[in-house]
Amino acid sequence: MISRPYDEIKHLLESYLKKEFSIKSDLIWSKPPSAGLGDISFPLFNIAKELKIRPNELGDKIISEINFPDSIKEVNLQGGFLNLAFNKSVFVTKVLQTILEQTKYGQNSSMNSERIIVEHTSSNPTGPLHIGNFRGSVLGDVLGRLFSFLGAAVNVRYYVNDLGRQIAPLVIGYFLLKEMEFEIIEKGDLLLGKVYASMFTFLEIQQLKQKLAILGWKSKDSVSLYSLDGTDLKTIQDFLNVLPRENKEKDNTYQWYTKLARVQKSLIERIPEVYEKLNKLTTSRIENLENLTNQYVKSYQEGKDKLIVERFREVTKMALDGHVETLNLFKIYHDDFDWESDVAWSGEVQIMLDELEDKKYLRHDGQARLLRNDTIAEELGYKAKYLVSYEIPDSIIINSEGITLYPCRDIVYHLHKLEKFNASLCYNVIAKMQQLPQLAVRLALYGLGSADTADRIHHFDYEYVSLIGRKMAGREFDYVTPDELFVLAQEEIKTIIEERNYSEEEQQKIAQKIAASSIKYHILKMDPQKAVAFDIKKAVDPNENSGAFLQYSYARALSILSKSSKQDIDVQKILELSKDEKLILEKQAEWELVKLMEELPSILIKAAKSLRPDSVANFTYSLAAAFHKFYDACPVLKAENPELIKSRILIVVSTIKCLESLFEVMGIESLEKM
RNA sequence: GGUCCCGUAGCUCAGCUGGAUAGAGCGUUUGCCUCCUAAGCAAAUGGUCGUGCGUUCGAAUCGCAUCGGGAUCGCCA
Repeated sequence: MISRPYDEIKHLLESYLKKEFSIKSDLIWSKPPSAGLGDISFPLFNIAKELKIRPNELGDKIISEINFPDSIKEVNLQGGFLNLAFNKSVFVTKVLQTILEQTKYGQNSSMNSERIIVEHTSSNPTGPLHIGNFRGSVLGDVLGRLFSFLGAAVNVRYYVNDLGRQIAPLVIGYFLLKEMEFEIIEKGDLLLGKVYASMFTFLEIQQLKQKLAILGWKSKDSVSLYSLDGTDLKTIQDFLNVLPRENKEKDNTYQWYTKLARVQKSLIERIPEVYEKLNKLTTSRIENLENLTNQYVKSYQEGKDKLIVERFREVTKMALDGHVETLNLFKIYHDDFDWESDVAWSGEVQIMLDELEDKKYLRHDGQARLLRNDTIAEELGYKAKYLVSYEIPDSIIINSEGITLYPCRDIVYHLHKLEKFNASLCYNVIAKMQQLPQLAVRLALYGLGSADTADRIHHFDYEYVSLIGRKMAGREFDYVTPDELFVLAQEEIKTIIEERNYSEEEQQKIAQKIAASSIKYHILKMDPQKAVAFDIKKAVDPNENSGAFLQYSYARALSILSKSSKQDIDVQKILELSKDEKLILEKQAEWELVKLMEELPSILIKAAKSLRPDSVANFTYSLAAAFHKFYDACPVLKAENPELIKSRILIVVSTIKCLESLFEVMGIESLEKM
């Protein structure tokens, strides 16, 4: 439990009011709008109302009857607000001593009893991470770091989605290239992204052509099944144009066709080497990509064909390695990786389905099976517990061909997820899009008699990220990756460092650390609930972006200390004597900075409680800004007198400690100079 | 149509378990390096907090309605 000057004064007033009037209303405190009104303020309206007296009357009574401690310098009453001004010297001395005596300021044990799993990223292994899923990585990382800083045992997991249908064409395509000894000159996951976009397009073109054939379109034998060549484009267009208007298929098919034509064109332009090579290989070597895809999926789901298993694992591992490499650039780490295929091969999916079936929680539609979400929620008290008053739609979990869909594995996975870490809580950091499937998983657990487990699993959702003016599309190889942002940011930063006198090596190191923090901060600072239109230029611009601003405040603070010895100022000695020292303050900038530092522990606790990792970033910004103002307004080493030098040195050291704690929580690296 | 999320300055966003005069950055305009790193600081500019009604002594914050944007709603994940 942290005791704050604000709380102490509140307790004082509260106990007086309880003793004297036995009030029931809560005493609330707030900060006055301007510094002239004091530092802490108590609106007396609700209590005055309870006591049926005027607020100012109550205020007068409080002022005349309470003996305020020496931490309070001034008390006044204004328009129903009781305003108190702290004795700055007492306040500052206490705050700085608290900061200095702790190893890590703000660290505490408020979450000591929790064991928490944070699952994040869990991106499809069909290409590199893009800024959309990377947003989840950043949020998950900081959430985990925050819990951990507050004493929780944290376990960060990555769920590897290696079983989806979408992987099969990728595996097929990758091995076509591999057999041709295609030279890989880029990061593995990036190449896979290209292969995936290409193969998926081929597959879709094949499906489109089959659909058109059913409608009556006649293709030429000579052309590839997997591409739309000039003749195709013409005959398909003509064909669709003469289809009767009322034919409802026409619209959809036409849209599909134009989309594929556009995607094909764009891929030929942007990734010609991979696209054309694969097109040739696929055309010549694969008779029916769709059939082969289905075979691959089925075979891998069964897990018995050794060659297929090896191939899927190799490709998935390659993508995963790329993801890990990207995450490591930003100091984001996972403790464990859970493979969807392992869940599938455990045999538990069938057991789970049988149980749901027995309990009549599955709805049949042909071979397809749907989870009766609403029925479960109604019967097992979920709706009552979480105050759900609307009808929850059913979720399809087995398709009409009898193939189990991803939610099946997810249900089994979550059935045992907590056990993996003996966890008391689990946060799945997953895009908001998934909120229905995530709800379905929890409802399935209710249906399976594991309501207690379900109640401990939370969906930490975040909104998607788009690019300004367009959407990202993995299937079209159209996205922005953290990798490329990292490179762009480094370049921008280097143009600034070049003016300074650093070695090549130092420059590189500095640019990397700033690039990582800038991008991370840029993504972190935004409310997870807000959809983001990502602006590459802003994310990468060191002047616009504040990641550098934060690190700069730290570097400046450190620089003061490193210069102190030249002025015959012994920082170590000042620190040793700080316990008995009464500090003095002169400027508003000092006061604002110390007040912010005082808030740090409660900010962290609030951020964890309200699940707002972004608030840590925004608070750090305020603190850094306050330090920059202090830096400008208050010379430290050249302060007017030794007492002031001492006080300011302690402020600087305290700021450093604050920033170190905050950087640790955000996973941002500090720099001694920049 | 059902459900969820968002709407605050020209732009990007803080502030939301109700508190007094709504804050930053970018942009535009102007100052500050003989002084601890100018990736900084100071100042000016800029807002009927989408709209309406309600609750309240008090609403950007809570409730209802409404408009606008986005996501999602059985066979991809």
